[in-house]
Amino acid sequence: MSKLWQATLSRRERQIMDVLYKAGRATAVEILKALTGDPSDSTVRTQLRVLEGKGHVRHEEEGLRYVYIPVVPRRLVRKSALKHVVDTFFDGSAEKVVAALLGPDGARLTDDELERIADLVARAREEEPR
Amino acid sequence: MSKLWQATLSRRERQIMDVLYKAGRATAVEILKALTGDPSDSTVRTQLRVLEGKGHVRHEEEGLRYVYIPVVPRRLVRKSALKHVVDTFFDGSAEKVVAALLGPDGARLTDDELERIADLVARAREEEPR
DNA sequence: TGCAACTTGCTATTTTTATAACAAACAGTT
DNA sequence: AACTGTTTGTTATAAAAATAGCAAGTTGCA
Repeated sequence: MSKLWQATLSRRERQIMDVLYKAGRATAVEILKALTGDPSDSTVRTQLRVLEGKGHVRHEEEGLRYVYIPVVPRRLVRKSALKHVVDTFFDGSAEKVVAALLGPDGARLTDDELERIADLVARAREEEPR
Repeated sequence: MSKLWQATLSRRERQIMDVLYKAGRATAVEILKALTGDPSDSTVRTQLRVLEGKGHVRHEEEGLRYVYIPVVPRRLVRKSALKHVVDTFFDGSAEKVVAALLGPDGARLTDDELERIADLVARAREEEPR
């Protein structure tokens, strides 16, 4: 059930889940604002109830309103989402991904970030013997 | 048209596009085999025609059969796909992505790969002054 | 208290997606 | 030429998704 996450969601459902994973938690109105093609308030709420029925989100009552939260923790989904992109678009190569991140169209990293990344790599190389 | 790529596709359509981007090019039968829940031959061909109508794929006649090819080149889609994952699950941080790639559940990189990645980072740090 | 603003719950409808049956065309083979 | 296997094209239908109208509940305030 957990591994098929991405493949089982419809267009809008995935949009909503993306908003939730990006924000961590959000109310119906917040989600509505984040969605494209501004669907009606009612529409979004219906979808949220559907997602809840499917077990993808849950809600907590916060004061008067509901706050929606993904059921599967971000750190778990994150891994498979990254793997999927790496496999589909980067031939499964971590190296190519790093190249894309650092490359000409990359995220324009700061010196600090680059240094920390260099550290990560250095540490990985030391830990190699296993 | 190009930036909304991901958001406009339905479940199956995205599955098919993923297969195509992974393989580069594929026939209807090859795509069929790669899909889950083995839909009928006819179903897949219909979807391919729909995708073609929407401008997402085109086909070339190769001998007797059609070979389907994504219209938007992989290298373009790749970038936005990676960015989307980085933004949604890694707070937009390249550093966190690298950590995930190298980390405990990472891709189990070889020494060679790690070395090349280290080189990439080193080169990025040199080029920094801009 | 009664009104306005905001929320959730229910229900119906339209639109899109997914599916596959069937026909037609073509090449290779016997 | 007739048969077989493989392909594409057409069309219909079933299932799922997307949308929103409206009722009902709650809070705060005039």
